[in-house]
Amino acid sequence: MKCYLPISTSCEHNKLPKQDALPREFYNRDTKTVAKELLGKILVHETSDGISSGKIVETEAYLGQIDPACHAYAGYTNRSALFFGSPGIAYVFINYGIHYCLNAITLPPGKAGCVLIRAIEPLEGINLMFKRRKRHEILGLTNGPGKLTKALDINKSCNGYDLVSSNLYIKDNNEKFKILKSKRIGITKASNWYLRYFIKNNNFVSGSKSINNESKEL
DNA sequence: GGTGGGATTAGCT
DNA sequence: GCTAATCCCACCA
Repeated sequence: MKCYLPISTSCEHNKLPKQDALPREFYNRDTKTVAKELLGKILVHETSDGISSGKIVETEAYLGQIDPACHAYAGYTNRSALFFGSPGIAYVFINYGIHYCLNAITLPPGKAGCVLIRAIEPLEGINLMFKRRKRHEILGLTNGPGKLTKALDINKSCNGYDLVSSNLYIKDNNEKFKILKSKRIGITKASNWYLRYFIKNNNFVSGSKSINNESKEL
């Protein structure tokens, strides 16, 4: 199997698949499809402190080289290298110097795309999350990209992790719900594209005050 | 080799 | 509603 990843993370994806983790084929599809289908799935991080997890309730699609807001827009750079590697890899970047954002790489090697996980609903390890976030209210604990990474202890060292075979993974969860879409949040480029997806009437979606007004049914 | 700014958040007023 | 916190990349010289 050809290895498309940088040396530091190379062949991470050749490990045995994690039990319950969504298969690599799940991510090897159109970015918008993956963004929609990640809703309702369970994001899990197993650390030495214990397991913490949550249901994904909000995502955004970033469409690679055709998307001015995507970090791979300019093509292949050190930063964007992961985008051009295997699907199912975690892309973690630091934002505003303070917050980490977690993305899942989509599309086959050579094609760039990713899905930003913007919010989860806490499930397992809630006390761990309280400790990491230094907060003790479940509402507001994980309803934003920087909040959920802190709650699950996802940081720069997780960049390049394989969501199929590492301790950071996403598993299936059969559940029915309605999906809404809206413009993406907080970006200045291509800000009017409807690439944000979230579960209707879920309390753990971010920015629920003003943004849901502009949302549309799928 | 320097620098402008960003896929955010919490804690103010 | 406003703003500070604070890192690292991409871009320009």
